[in-house]
Amino acid sequence: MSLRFYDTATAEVRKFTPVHPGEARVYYCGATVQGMPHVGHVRSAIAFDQLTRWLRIRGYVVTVVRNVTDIDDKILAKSKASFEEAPADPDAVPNEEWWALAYRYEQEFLKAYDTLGVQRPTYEPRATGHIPEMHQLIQQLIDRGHAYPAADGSGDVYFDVRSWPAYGSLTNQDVDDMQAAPDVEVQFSSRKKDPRDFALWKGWKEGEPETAAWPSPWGPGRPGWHLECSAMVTKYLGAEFDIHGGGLDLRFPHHENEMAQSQAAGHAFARFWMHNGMVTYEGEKMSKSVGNTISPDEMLQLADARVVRYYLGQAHYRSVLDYRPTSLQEAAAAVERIDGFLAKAGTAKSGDAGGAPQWQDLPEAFTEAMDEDLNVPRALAVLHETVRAGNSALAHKDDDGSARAAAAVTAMTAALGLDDARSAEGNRESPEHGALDALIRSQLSERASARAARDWARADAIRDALAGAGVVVEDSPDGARWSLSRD
RNA sequence: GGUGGGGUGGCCGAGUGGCUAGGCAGCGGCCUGCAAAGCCGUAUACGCGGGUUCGAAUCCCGUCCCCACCUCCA
Repeated sequence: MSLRFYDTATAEVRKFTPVHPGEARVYYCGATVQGMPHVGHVRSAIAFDQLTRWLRIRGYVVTVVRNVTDIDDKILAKSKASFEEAPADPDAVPNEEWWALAYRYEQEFLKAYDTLGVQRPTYEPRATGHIPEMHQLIQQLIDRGHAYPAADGSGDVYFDVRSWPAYGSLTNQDVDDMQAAPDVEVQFSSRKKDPRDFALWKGWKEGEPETAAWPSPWGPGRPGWHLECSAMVTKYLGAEFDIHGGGLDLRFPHHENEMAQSQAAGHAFARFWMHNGMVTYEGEKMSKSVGNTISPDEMLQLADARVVRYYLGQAHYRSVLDYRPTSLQEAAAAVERIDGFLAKAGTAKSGDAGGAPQWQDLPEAFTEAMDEDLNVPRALAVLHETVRAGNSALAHKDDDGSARAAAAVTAMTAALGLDDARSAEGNRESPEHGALDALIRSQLSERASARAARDWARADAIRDALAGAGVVVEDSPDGARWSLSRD
């Protein structure tokens, strides 16, 4: 009856024991806001949303922190380009300051997260708001002999990889076996003691905006990547906390460096490292450089938010999730099966589905699956089996059985966060929906009369006309029901 | 070269020694005026070659292939 999670650092599934009994403190990497969100960002957020929801359901008081990295090379480069060239990037805004660009994309990320039902973190700190905390951390590292200002007067400060024997332990790598990027080696040979040393602080360089430089004991400059996360984790969650998450591609160098600099500064840091798998497109990793991306917006044009959430959250979080053009259709069929049952159960005589989810209604098998490193696929199997049992109960007029199943299904969909992913158009309270419902009902009423008169030709003509408009009609003993077809 | 994860039926995707998830698509039946939805039943499977075992998708050895990371990346 305890939670077990896979820990990247030890490469095993372990019992989860929080630092503070009854609490769970989770940090997961959000975005560097330098462009529009893509599916991978959203998958990661959904995976950690499933985690935090499950921790809460299991009784933990959860504090979640997700960072916004709003200063980095790409942000500056894109902003600079917006002043110089005709916009190559379709999302580009002309003459946009780096901070405006970062903020604009930050809002895009929030929109995508909200639409797909990702709960807002407890705190969502920005890197630029934590410069003093970062300075303090750098100073600690220098004092302890694990960091040094560059010898060439560039104003850079580097972490000294060779001074920290544990460097590489997160990803089980030996510094000497690592393949150093040749260009990096050449470019920094005069500044770095070792090509693996990474920047904690980047001194201001000619041509960079002055708004992107902060005063520091080592000269004006800006933070290096990795440092913001270490500083913010400690500030919001403490020197030792429970879970640190992010995409698998962040293991190295980002998380390795983050762990090294935090532990070298004397912090115990994360007890568990959890990494979600990549999203691929027909077998290849999605990335902007390859151009095989599909954005959350594009997915949301193809399917309802609930369907997109189901799709992105259906595989085990550590698995690769392969996107294919038919993927969303399959997810839609599965979601409709679930929703179809809930709709029917809601009309059953003693059915009281639709109320607030009650966690005690979660089937034991579902709980067991989720407890074991969030085995969502197994949990979904329980969900679908419950739907089948519920449909069966409906068919046999077993109102208690169908109500029980409906309560369980409601609890499970809520636990997985599906219920918070609702697009605005799908809102049943909307005036448009009301108008449509009234119109269709009048058609269905005519069809009912025709059927009562055994005028099948007329009844079918009405049904065909509705189908032509994208409305699916289903007959039942209690009358006809309608829904919009998914295509 | 180093590190890690994989190869499961038409597709997606669980499963780590026997009881052979689940979804989608297919086939047969029930229900229906006909449908739709639903229910019942059903075929197709564990990359390849050895081995251990009464028994292996699951363990061991070998082998082939794929992916990710080692450079910015969820």
